[in-house]
Amino acid sequence: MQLYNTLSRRKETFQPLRPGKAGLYACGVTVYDDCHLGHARSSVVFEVLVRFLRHRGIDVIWVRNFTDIDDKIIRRAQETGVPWLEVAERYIASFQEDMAALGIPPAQIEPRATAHIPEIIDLIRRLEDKGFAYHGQEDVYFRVRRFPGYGKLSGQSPEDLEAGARVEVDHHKEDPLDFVLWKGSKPGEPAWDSPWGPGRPGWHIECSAMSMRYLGETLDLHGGGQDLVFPHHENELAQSEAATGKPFSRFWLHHGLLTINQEKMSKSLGNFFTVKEVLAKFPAEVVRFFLINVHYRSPLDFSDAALAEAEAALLRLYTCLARIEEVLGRHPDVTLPGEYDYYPATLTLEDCSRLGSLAGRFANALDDDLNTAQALGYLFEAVRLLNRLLEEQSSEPGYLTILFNLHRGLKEMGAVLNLLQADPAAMVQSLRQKPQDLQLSAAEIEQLIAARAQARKDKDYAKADSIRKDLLEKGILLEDTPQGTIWRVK
RNA sequence: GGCGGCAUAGCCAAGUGGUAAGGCAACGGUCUGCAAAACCGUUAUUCUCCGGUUCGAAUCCGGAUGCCGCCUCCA
Repeated sequence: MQLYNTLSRRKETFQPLRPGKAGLYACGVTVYDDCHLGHARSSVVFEVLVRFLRHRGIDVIWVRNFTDIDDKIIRRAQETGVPWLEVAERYIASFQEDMAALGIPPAQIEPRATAHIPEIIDLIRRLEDKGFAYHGQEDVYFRVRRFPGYGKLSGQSPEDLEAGARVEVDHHKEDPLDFVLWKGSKPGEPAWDSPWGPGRPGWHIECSAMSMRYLGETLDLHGGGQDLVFPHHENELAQSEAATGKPFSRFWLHHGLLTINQEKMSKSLGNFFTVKEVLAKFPAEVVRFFLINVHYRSPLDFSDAALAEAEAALLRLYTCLARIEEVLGRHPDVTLPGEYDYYPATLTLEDCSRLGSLAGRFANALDDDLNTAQALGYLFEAVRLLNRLLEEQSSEPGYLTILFNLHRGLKEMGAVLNLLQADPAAMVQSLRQKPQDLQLSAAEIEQLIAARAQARKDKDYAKADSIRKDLLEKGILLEDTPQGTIWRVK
């Protein structure tokens, strides 16, 4: 598999350090508030990566941390009068709820910074022993200029950074670029004992300590949003390699940010939608589809219109699956899959070969730097051909076997993306009917449909059409099918 | 000011040297009592602009313009 490595600025072939086993450390959230859709993008991207690596036979350990102590949590605690630990607990629970609602399974290990204070202290000590850390007035700092590779991840040299002149002013630092490893506590702040007095870990050190604790001193994969490249990951890299003398992570993966009106979605800009807000309007699977319908390194612009488009696209996939299941359900007597010959009249030889190579091309797309957009494109191509095949309406065992196999194939490919696993008929129904948007109850609609059916039976098409028109004005579209009239929200 | 990224049809979007995937939307046809769904067809001779390399470039190089991210907490 090829993955774009931020460190080398190009795609590289990914091979785990230990054959068949890989570790991924993905930076998680600081738990001081509900997470927004940008955080969801991050988790979905790494979830899909993990699923695909496993699909490729690699046993992945996925670690995603919680930053459960930092200035924002303390501020939140002070503002609300809630103890900081309770703030952290509350938003860890909220994050886990959101992930579950999105259908994202938990990472194998979800470590919390405050549960790893001894590891953090130990790491800072190692840095101190090697001369990379020094104790200022209250805080312990990392001596940036002592680490020769500083800037190699973000492509900045210490000189460039200093010229930026936005580095924080702190007279206890030897150098403005130095960053905090251990932050001495002020009275009333949460604190842990350390060789440098009571305090708390700096932001970057927890990730170094926890990733090495669970995945070893050299990680296979380390990831996060593009906004973490500098300073967070640059600093993690520096302090980790300074301590161990070994490469910290072989691959650095950074996904694009979620935007609104082309601007980054963020707490500080106030232009965010929480996962809970979005899930109140759109089904989880629609949100997932939306998030992986673009390449993970591209920016992704959020809007209701874009979500609605994703919904329509997902409906197309499920409609096809539902049609196949409907056909197969009518032939329970046929043994499937079987060895039968069938030559589709509606497909060319090239179409058939495209369907035959579908799974391979799908995997190739994901092999190429996790190109989910292309992989989904192949699924839609298959749907187009399948829809054509469905027009044949044959009952021959060979025909049914082809449908059966492609149906199974779509489900299997969907599973890699964590899509298409719901019952298609039910999903089609629920995607079409959005009860929250309705002006009428389902029972009222059914009543009108019955009245229209009677009118149609009586050949009173004027009345039938007027019922349908009235419903359409209320946003309800009727469809007459062989199984009766169904409705959906337009 | 420094570092990095992006610019493909009405909209979203894949595509890193061989002549433009896919989705949404729209329009025409098949089907239908009429519709819808589904299918078929149409919608970029062209990939922001200007140069260059090449037999050949959306794809490589140089320049311009525009937008975004990072340089401060941030997925």
